[in-house]
Amino acid sequence: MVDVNSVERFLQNNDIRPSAPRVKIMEYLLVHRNHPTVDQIYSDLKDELTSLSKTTVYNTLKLFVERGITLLINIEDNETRYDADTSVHGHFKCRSCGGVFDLSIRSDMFQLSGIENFEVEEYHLYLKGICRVCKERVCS
Amino acid sequence: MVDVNSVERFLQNNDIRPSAPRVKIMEYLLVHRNHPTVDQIYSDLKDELTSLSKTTVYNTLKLFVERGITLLINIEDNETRYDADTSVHGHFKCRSCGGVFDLSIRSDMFQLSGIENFEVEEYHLYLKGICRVCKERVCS
DNA sequence: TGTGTTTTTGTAACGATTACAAATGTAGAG
DNA sequence: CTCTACATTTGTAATCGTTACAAAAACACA
Repeated sequence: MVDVNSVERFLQNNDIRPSAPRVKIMEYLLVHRNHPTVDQIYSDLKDELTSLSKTTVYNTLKLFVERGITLLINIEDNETRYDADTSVHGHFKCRSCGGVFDLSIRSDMFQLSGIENFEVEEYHLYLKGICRVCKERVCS
Repeated sequence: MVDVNSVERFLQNNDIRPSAPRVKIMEYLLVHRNHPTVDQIYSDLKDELTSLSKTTVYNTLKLFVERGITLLINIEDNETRYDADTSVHGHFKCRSCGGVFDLSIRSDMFQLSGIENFEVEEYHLYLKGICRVCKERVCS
């Protein structure tokens, strides 16, 4: 995992010029591990970066995804989320509180029958349901 | 799996009145196992059902998904696909030919650590890459 | 300081999906 | 058979997330 204090170097190592928006957006992803949407990132950063445009947030995240330093999470069809943790892991979304949580994945998870016919480049595991906190709140 | 010849009964068993559009759309899903999009379904059915509206295709598929007789596949963020096979299985999308293929899933696949904190209602496994056919075409 | 390139910005366009209300179709009572 | 209430379908307009585009700003480097 990347250290929040060395974001500039991290971006440079991935051939990305560390401009202010890029550094701030990557810092935001590293600090906020709740898989934010473009709107959340934009809303939270626009006070600090007063001239920030939402287009810049889109452009920057697209760049991060292309460079492989950010994951694009498509667990819900009407909202795209982003994750600076690029290790292979799954996600669970609670339909009650809307939260998205990480799931660790077994190393043998993707040894599926028939998989030899496909050269896999991306893995996405999305589960949906109700988290324990919401479940207990409803049933009490 | 549902028999194509008993679609009317199948819909009735799921409290869905078997109108012409509904029967035709379900038949389409049962015959075309390539995980079609709304546009594909609409284009292919509009000659047979001359008055068909794209809104009806959206409405009908939404109804099927709500009733649990059709799966919604969100493997690509800009296209929603549908699948009449509601058994738990995964999908692979080839970024070269665009095809979406079924993957069988091991029964122990979702015994993930930490899963006891979540009551799972939906499973989605999406893999992306290049299929063997496209791979060999490119490298020859 | 000047110049060419990269990045950012704001507006307009786009496309998939949904909202809505009118039109049509259907089932059951009388 | 006809009437009536309800369900379904339809077409248009609206919505919303995202992208295209060109101008403005920032930057690197001679």
